[in-house]
Amino acid sequence: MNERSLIKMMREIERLMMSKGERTANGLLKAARDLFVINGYGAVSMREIALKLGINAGAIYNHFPSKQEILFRLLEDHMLDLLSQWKITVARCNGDTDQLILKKFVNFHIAFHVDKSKEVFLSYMELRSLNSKNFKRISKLRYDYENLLKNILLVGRKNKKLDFKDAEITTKAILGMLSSLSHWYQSKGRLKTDEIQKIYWDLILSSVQKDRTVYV
Amino acid sequence: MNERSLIKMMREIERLMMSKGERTANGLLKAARDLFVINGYGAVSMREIALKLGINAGAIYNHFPSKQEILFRLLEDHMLDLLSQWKITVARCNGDTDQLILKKFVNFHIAFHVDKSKEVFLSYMELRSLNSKNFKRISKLRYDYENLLKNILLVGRKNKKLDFKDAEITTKAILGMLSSLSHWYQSKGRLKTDEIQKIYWDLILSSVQKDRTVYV
Amino acid sequence: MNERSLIKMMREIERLMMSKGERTANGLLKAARDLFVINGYGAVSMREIALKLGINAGAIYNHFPSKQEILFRLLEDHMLDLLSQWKITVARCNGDTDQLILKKFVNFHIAFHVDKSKEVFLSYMELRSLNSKNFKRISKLRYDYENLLKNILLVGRKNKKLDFKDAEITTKAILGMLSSLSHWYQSKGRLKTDEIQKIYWDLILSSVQKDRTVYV
Amino acid sequence: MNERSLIKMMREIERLMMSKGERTANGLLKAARDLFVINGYGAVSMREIALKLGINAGAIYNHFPSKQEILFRLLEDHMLDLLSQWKITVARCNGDTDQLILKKFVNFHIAFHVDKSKEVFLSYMELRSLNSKNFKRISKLRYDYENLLKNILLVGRKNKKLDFKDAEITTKAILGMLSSLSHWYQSKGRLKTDEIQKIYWDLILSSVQKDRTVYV
DNA sequence: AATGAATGAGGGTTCATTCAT
DNA sequence: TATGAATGAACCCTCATTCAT
Repeated sequence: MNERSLIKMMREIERLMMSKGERTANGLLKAARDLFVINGYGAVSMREIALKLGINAGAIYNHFPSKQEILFRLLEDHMLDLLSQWKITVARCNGDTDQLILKKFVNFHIAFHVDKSKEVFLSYMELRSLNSKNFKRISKLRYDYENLLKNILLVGRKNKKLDFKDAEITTKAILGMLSSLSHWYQSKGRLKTDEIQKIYWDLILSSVQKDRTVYV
Repeated sequence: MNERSLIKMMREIERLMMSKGERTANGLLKAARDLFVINGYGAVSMREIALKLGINAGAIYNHFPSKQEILFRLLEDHMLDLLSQWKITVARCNGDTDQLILKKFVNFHIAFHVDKSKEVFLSYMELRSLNSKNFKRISKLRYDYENLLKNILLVGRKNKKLDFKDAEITTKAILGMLSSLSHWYQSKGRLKTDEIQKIYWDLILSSVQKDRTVYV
Repeated sequence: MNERSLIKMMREIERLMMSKGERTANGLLKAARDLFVINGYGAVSMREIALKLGINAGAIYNHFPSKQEILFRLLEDHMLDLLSQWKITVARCNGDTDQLILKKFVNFHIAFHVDKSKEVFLSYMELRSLNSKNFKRISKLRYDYENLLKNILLVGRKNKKLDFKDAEITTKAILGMLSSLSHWYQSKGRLKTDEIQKIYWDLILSSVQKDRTVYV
Repeated sequence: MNERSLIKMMREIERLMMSKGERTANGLLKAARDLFVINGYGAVSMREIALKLGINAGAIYNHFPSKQEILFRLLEDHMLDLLSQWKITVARCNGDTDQLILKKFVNFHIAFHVDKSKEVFLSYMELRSLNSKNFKRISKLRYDYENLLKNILLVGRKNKKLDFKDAEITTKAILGMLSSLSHWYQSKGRLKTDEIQKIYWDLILSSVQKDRTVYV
């Protein structure tokens, strides 16, 4: 039995261990996520979300206090997941070179974006739909994540392993490049995750490698 | 008198020569654009758009048949503008090297995205809000634009001036990187357009230059 | 040259003698009549009426003070026409028997309803759309017309030429029967006017003839 | 206790046995019917209908998907009621003479029109307000009803009990005469139902009786 | 935990009418 | 006399949310 099917089985076990209420709440989050991705937060009604679970719109309010809260939960869960997964990954990087850490970040980011492409897409598209309090909380998490990459770049430059002009913009450029994945990635597409990872890694390392020719 | 203020003055003259109706229609497009950028198409009401011009919501329908049409006009005008401006730019590239053409494309793209950052942002965020017929029409134009870059890359590789693994993904990666600009660019920001252009050009050329070290 | 084409020519001459304004007003009445018949007063907009003449909705107000007034004019013109035409017809009835006068009324009514089926239809369907003042004025005219038939019946009964139970209801029944014509009559239909007249006359006289068998 | 008050009581019991939703839906149909009769479908707003029940306009949509559907339901219910009631009546006509069947039809029609004068009125006036699909469905039912009378007449003529010139027009004439009732009938009026029935029966039989004098 | 009915606000859109040109 | 733009009210309908059951 491979790792993937092991994960699937564990998820199924988790699901079965949930109470009915938890199962509904979970189903609602997934239904909302899928509908928000397709039609956008504003264009999805509570009725539609409820319909996907075969329940009444009013019943949603037994699980979530508002539509806004559903969106917030989706985005927050996603960001917390992203950050904690990276934390686990980076914990195994002891002794790695700066370049290797960057490579691991790129691979991690791509793998995560491929796996959670819906959540990532939502994270980009529906920030605007958050009310200002929720917007700030999510923005903080996104900022934290952006800083992870920026620090990797800065440390690499300090150690003379990487080279680039502007940390701020380079960070944003790399993240922009990586994240655009979620706009076109389809699981049935031409390329497998590891192929995509190789292509991106080549592009990225080439552009921030120490001792590369610098162009003006 | 410099070029910039000349352009401004010409625009003002154009505006004054417009009929009342044209002025209103133009103002509505701008008001809608600004509101759509801030709150999203779905969250903006015709009443709000009208209010910005100090007119009644019903009066909008003297100029546009529907809200959807306003969005479509904004996106179509933008894409047509983008494509025709590049056509003008490329017409002056006779005899340029492949590398120089790529550089000009990067600079053009950035300059345009900086100048029209609102329209660009809309183009990314509100594609989903188009009905299917309009979606297809805009998608076609976006595809045309994407192909411009892909062809530059392909020609460069054929002439052994550029090198990269996958034309499709490299195109998307570069456009993703460049276009993420519209998510954070602010005209009052730290960096001027030409500085941004230099940073991006360095990153991009490094990553597709012939004879660079290729990383695995 | 027959009578029909003579009438047509006279109408054309009248039309040509009208001023531009009169011609527009006339065209508006006809356009409104046709649209009201098809879609109903409430479902027809001033824009649609204007469009039929190729003019702007606002221009209608140079000719009529309101949409309501257009409807009123249509109904009033029709009723006045109906009453005055009957006056002309009856003037030629000097010395006719009671039965012959009734026959002439039936024939007149059918001929008129066939000729002006649109106006008749409007008269039935759009009474409700009149405001109360106009409603009263038209109702008065309709009442006058109804009384014409009632008096014919009453005189016929008094002279022992006709027989029926209840003048009120018989009048309404005969008019109801005759007027239902406007719901199904089509000028291209199976039967010519004189055939329809014969059928109705047979039905009607049979039902009010003196010395017929009376049924219980 | 007479039959009438027994029927009333049964209706009240039925009403009380309905769920809240059924009661509201029923009330809405009645409110809509009354308002449509007075002001016409186009001139009645959902708010007005809701107001009659003391509920909010939006709540109507818990019971009917659209205003059009309310109208359709009213007209369809009426026609189905009419047809099924006649089916019940005709089932008891075994062995009746052709003349008696005609008489029963006339009496049935009048009784029904007197009892359901509002629905009948709507049926005449608001056919136009149906969309084309619904129009066709109701027209079919009206056609079926018209054919009931036509067949009675045709059978009567074949059996040499009745005589008339044209089945089509005679049918329409009789129905037109009978149905015009709904335009003037008021339950508080001068005449009782059975008196009206007698008057009409006399008129109608006189006009289609075999061996009557036929007039030209 | 879920239903069905209701609320109240707001949505896009239409329309009769007005008025400056 | 006609236009084009604007008004203000209303319309049908949808929606997030509430609440009795």
